[in-house]
Amino acid sequence: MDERQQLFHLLNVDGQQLSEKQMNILQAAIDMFAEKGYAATSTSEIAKRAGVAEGTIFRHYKTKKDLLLAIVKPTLFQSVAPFLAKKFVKDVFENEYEHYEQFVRAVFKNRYEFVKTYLPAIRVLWQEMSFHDDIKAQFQTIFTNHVYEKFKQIVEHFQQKGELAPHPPETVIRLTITTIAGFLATRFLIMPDYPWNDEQEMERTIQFLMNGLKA
Amino acid sequence: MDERQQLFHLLNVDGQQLSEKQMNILQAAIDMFAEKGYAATSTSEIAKRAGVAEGTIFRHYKTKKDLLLAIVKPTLFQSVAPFLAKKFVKDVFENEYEHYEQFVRAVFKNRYEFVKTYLPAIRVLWQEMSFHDDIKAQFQTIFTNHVYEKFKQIVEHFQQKGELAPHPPETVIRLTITTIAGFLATRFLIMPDYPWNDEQEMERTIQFLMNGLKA
DNA sequence: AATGATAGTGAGTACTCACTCACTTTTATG
DNA sequence: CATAAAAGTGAGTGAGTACTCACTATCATT
Repeated sequence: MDERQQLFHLLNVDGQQLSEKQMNILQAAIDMFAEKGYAATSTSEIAKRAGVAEGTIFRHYKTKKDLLLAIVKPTLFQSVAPFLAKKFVKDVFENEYEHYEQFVRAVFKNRYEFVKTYLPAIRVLWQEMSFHDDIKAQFQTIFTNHVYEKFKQIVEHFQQKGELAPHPPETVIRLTITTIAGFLATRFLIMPDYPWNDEQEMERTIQFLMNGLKA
Repeated sequence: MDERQQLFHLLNVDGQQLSEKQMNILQAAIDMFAEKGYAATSTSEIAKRAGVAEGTIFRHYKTKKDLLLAIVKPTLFQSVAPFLAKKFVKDVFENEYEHYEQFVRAVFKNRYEFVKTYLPAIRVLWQEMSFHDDIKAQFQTIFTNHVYEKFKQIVEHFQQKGELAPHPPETVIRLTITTIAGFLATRFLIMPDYPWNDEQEMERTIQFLMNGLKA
């Protein structure tokens, strides 16, 4: 699966085929939104970079905002994808992961690959979320209804097994997420040019997290 | 010191007096940049909100970007202010802080108050840093020359005392900063409406951090 | 009261913006 | 091959955009 197909895979949630030019538009829009921001990028620039006429953009997307949402919505869902799987909690309870550490390792590795693969689209999502209340609201909904609910069950499960400190689950969740997200943000957004040894640094991060959370 | 005076204090690094209208302009610009972003905010809107003519803005700031920098630059310096103080490291070495935990507590509390007080300006700094390479470069310079250098000495000091795990100092620094920043970002940017018990949550965060980092 | 400097004004300017529409080209289907 | 639907085009449009400039108001100093 080449890069183009991956992009296709990320954005094409409802299964429709995208034409070559449509993919050019999306690719150009993602790259330019990520670089300069949505508001500072004009539709004429996107058209030029994509090698299409400006009108072609508006044939597929009613407004510029529509184009943004076509990028941001699928990325939003994919960014919490593991937690959207039906059998996700069940896997944990049925000893797919015997310890919280194994669970964290699986999530960490999985999200590392995701960020690495789709960085520009994730940049756009993250940056524009602050400015668009509708996107922010959708994120909040998905998080509380899917991620938080399932994460809480998992944390309580391992707390009952005596693996985790008796903090409120939301605190354990917050510390887990910010530790992982903190690494990914530093690694890919803040200091992408630093000579990282990813495996080593992720290992240290997990040790830190497990030490910090243990009962 | 009322809110207006604090703003003045934050922005007016070089000691010049600002007129009433100048402060209105800065206040309006900070609020609107924080809400809608720099690129999506027009100078005419800022003028309207500040209650001045549009020309007045350009009397004081040559360009719109100049206005942004007048907000962002002082905020950037203030955001790492503790590390800019000359005697900062000396204080640590002369047992002002006997343990790393005391040092972390002091920084944490200090930066918590800073973020709480100047949240809108910090939003602007954080959001626009991604889009403006000059701002990003200035941040990198300050960080590597001042924050990182001093932080490293402090970490090595406490590692020699056997308080901290023998990770590379940059790893300890990263984990410390992302843990603190992770709390502040969650508290003030991502979930500002959640019913936080700040003292308790900061206490848990520090316990987590110290547990995670101890030798 | 007179002077010069600084602060403030708002209509005007050249230009860019998102978006439209009448038209042409490509593609799918019998 | 014929036909219609879908995709693609690019000049055109009106509503802004950042910024200018000739002018007025305010203020400190003599």
